[in-house]
Amino acid sequence: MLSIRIPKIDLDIEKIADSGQAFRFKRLADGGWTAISRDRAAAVYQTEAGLDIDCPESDESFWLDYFDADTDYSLFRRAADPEDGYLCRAVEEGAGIRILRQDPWETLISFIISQRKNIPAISASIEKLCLRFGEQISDDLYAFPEPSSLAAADEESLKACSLGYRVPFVLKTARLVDGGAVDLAALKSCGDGELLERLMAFPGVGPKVANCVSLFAYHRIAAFPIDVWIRRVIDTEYGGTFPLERYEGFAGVLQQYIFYTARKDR
DNA sequence: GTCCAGGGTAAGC
DNA sequence: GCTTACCATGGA
Repeated sequence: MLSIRIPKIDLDIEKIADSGQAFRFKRLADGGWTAISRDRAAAVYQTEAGLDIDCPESDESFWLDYFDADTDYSLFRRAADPEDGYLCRAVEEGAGIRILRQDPWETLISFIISQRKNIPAISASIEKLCLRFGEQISDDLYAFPEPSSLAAADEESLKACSLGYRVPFVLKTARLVDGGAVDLAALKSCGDGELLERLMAFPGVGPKVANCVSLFAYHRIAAFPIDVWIRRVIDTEYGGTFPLERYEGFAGVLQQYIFYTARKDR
């Protein structure tokens, strides 16, 4: 295990771990975090100098990409309309949140599971799924299940992971991916609109989940997922419509700051 | 016990 | 095209 460092940038690992875009960050007893993405794991430490990542040498570039280390997020925050008090507060309180570049398969299944669940329940459900269907990657860590593993699962075992009525959604989606009917990696070449359409062709994927997968796995930062929290803010703070046109091309980043602030205010 | 959660689907207009 | 009942489960 080597250690790499992302120099001091706009990155707050605690906020990211609780930001609702990834569900497998775990606190370590020594104050650090375990970051897991599909079958990779790293120990991550926030320090004065930046973010230290302990991982195999062969994974270094993977984690730099995962944390979107090359993007300057202060540019997004500075774009907030100075006369928009709520947004200015959101970008300030949410500073340190970044849009991770996550694995499409893991993100797709995770957000199918996410519907009508709160974040702790999503994490708990995904952990059960990994424990039961994922490869063991260390003493106490399990990989996210591969498509073949979930495609071969029986409904009772999936139900035991607290998936509820989402069991057929997960099973059918796994079989579409495992069978090769949809190539998630190939969707990277799609435009934003076509990507949304292709994602919504999966059972259990509607506009909200498709936007989350676009934003968090395909890094389409123009995607603007509207869940109950964002809906509430738009209704109470913006009279029903958010000024998307003012933030053309990156509104999804601001959405994530708003989401963080809305939940914090609860 | 009640309300809520990073919603989607299918039936009915 | 647009509304609406219904979906299973656990957290607060």
